[in-house]
Amino acid sequence: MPLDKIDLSILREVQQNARISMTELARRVGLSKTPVTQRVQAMEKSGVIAAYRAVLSPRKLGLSHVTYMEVRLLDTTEAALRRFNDAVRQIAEVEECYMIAGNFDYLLKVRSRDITHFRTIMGDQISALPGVASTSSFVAMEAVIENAEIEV
Amino acid sequence: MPLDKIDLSILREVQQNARISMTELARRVGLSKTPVTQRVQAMEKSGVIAAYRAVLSPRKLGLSHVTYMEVRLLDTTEAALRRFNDAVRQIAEVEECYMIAGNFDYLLKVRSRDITHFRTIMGDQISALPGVASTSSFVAMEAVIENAEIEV
DNA sequence: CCTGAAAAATTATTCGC
DNA sequence: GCGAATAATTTTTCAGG
Repeated sequence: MPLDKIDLSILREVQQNARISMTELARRVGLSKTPVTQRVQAMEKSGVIAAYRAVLSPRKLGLSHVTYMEVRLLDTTEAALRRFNDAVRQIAEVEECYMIAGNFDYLLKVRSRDITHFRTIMGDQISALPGVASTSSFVAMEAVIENAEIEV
Repeated sequence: MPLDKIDLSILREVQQNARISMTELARRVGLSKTPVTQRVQAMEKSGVIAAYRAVLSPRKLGLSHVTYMEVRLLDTTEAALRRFNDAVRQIAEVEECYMIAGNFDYLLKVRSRDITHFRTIMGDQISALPGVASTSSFVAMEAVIENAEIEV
């Protein structure tokens, strides 16, 4: 079940507006409602469309402070990695976390109200993660691109 | 117009499901439809709710390769920064971009099909950005947390 | 500022082609 | 995949507390 041009066109539309009606979506992609509804349902079922979400404004919520953290672990055995992964997923302020090939082990994106708040998160939560050897923090001064759509 | 507990509750619901009806949303937050609809509209207007988006699965789309890039500029005059910002926003594969305080100037998150594809993006697009002095790349081996909701 | 119900509009579904 | 008819929901409106 490869995606054709119309599927990609549907994905672009729902990425821009998740609340679009099937009627309007059909009009935009140039097909009638029946097949468009079927295509959307198929992509929901297959998981290509993972969710529909409201995107909130960090700035309006007073959560515009972003810090990236490099986190190195004491050891990188499978068990240690799994323990860290499970624990970091519990921290609400960690917006993204990737295991990195190279000098450090993990890269975390932390969202906070301000740098004082970040300090608390770092001290109370990140440093308390299992197996952390050391961390380095990089403060963002400006969000140039925040959460772009996936290009399909 | 500060947000009260019910507003935050609404935000949590719509972050989880953007396609929820006002009827169902009202039931969940324990209020009738009228005020819930008004609150949602107010938060859309004020920009707290910035958009409604379908979240696609990078893996299902064959776009699971993530690379972080540190980019240093030749000079950091206001004009140079603005030129870089404007140009980087044109690159579809750059999912996030923050200006960083510290050793390097920018941190970019680049999404690609695979490392070969990344190499093309780096060579053709990132290196061609105005004023780039040097770059360092960090390949993600595993996505531990990808696009978490904002905690409200 | 909220409730609840009636009315109006829109949307999704079904089905023959 | 189309298009019309049907059925179901949803949004809107409004009187009242």
